[in-house]
Order: sequence, then structure tokens, then C-alpha cells
Amino acid sequence: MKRSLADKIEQYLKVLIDRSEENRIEIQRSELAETFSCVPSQVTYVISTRFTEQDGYITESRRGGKGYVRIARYNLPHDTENLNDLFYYSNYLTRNKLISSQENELLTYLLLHAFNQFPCETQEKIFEGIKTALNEYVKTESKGG
Amino acid sequence: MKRSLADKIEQYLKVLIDRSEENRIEIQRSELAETFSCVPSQVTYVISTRFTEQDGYITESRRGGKGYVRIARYNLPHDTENLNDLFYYSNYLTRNKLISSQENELLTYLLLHAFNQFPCETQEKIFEGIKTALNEYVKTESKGG
DNA sequence: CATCCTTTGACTTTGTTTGACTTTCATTTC
DNA sequence: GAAATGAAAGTCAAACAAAGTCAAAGGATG
Repeated sequence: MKRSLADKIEQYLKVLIDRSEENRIEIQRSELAETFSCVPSQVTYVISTRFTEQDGYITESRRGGKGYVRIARYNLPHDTENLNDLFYYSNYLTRNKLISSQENELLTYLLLHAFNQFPCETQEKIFEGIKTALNEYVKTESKGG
Repeated sequence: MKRSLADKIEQYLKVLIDRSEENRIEIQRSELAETFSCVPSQVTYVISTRFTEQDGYITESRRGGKGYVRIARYNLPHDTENLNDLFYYSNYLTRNKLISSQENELLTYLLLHAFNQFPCETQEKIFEGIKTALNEYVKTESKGG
């Protein structure tokens, strides 16, 4: 099996993602092109044919000075600090009857399903926002009734 | 993550705002430019591209001696289609006993409070994600028990 | 040899940095 | 108090830096 340049670049990127902390990498198209001694649009080709949403990847990019291409793999279960914090917190609130187990269930479901489309960074912020709001919610509830 | 000078200045300002009491800061353009060893118009560029009203910021400034630039972050009033949809949908589910009124209450609270920090566009996406997930949640619930 | 995938490069678009020039305002000077 | 001065901030366009697009050419594969 002969491997094309595109295959090699694909492999290279996937290894990088495997090794990354958050299943996401950030590269510079022109830099990578230089590494593989090819034209930059070759990289674009690889990304657009092998890192599609279908394949379980989300890509973002920015042009201009200090531009980049980000590739995130999202199929794997997200296992972020903030999310675990939130599960823990939500369960804690439930045990202490500050929220009902139904509320806990809904929240858990949403956390697992509603935000997968976003890049990790955004997810973190979302979870943070929810945590803060949840905290306020509990305080308000127990005060008001 | 490669960050351009503009990114760094943006970050710097946002940290300052975070640390501020009233979500507002007052800087001197030329001073900041000096801090980052760049031309003053770079600061103008950053402010005009990253602290727009869309992004949830209001800026004021004054020229001449004792000049300043003020940046204030405000909570975006979310009054989007999707949000209203979601309220409607959530209430509908409640009336039809597909979710409890407690769940409805929690959801409503989160929708109103957890995502104000995000730009409108992101909020829209968040609401969309929540709506989809909520829909699945209800289906799953009624199926499973 | 026909089709599909890959490679290449010219051109476009987007985003950043810089600097020359303009406007506005407070302060000083007459 | 009006005019001059200087200290800010604003404007705008050019130069630069990166990624995207697209189509043509080149190869592999059936």
C-alpha cells in the first residue's frame, strides 16, 4: 500500500491529536506545508477531506498574522475539569435536597448532550457559567421558599 | 496557541475588566501602547475589533490632555428568537407533564443567567443545542419510564 | 481510457501591524 | 477671555502575513 503525501499528513496530524491533552491541536498551515515540503493548499486538502465533521472533527481557523488552524476531535467523551466539578456539585446539591433528583437528571442530561458541538474552550466557559448560575439558583430558591 | 499582539492586548484588557469592581476600566491608549511596545493605533484596532457592542462592550473616550478610553462590559440582554422559543417549549413540556415544574424552573433560571457572558451568536447556538438536547431528553424519559 | 483522488499554483479574502496625518481637549500665555 | 501650545485619541490607508478557493494538471486504479 503506497501512501500518498496526503495520507502522511493525515497520519501526522492524527498522531499529534492523540498526543495532545485535549484532543485538539493548533497548527499553522504554512508551517506544516514547509515541514512536508509542499504547497499550503495541500494541507487544506487533507483537512477538508479527512478531518470533516462526519469523521468526528471540528476545525476552526483564522487568517492573517499569527493565523492558525485548529482541529478538535469530539467523539471521545469529554472529560473536563469543569464538567466533573459540575456533576459533583449537582449530585451534592441533590443529596442535600437543594435541588430535586429530577432537576439533577435534567441538568446531567443537558451537560452531556447539549454542548458537544462546541470547542473545548467554549465548553469550559459554558460549564463555568452554568456552575455560577446554579449556585445563585440554589441560594435564591432556599431564600425565597 | 499562537497569539498575535492584538490577542495579547485583548486578553490583558479582559483580565483587567475581570478584576475590576464594576466591569469597567479606564486606560490611556498611549500608555498601553507603550506597555506593549506598539503604536497607539494598535490599541484602537484591538478595541474596535474585539470590544464591540456585539461582543457586549461599550466604550467611551476623550481626546486631548487627560484623555482616556473607557471600556465597560455589560450583560447582553438576551431576547433572541431561540430563547423565546425555548421558554415557550419548556412551558409547553411542563403543561404536558413531560418535565416537572421544578425542572422548568431550573432550566428557565439557567437560560436567563448562565450564558450572558457570551456574544449573541454563541448564545443562539447554545440555545439551539439545549433545545435539541431537551427534546431528546423528553423522548428518552417518556420511553424509559 | 475513464474516473477518482492528489498535487500544484495563481489568485482572493481575511486579519494584523505600522505610520502619517487629523481632531479634540486642557492648559498656558498674552 | 482669546489664542497658542501640546497632549492625548481618532482615522485611514498601505504593507504585510496568513489561510481559503478553485481549477488545471498529474497519477493511480478499475
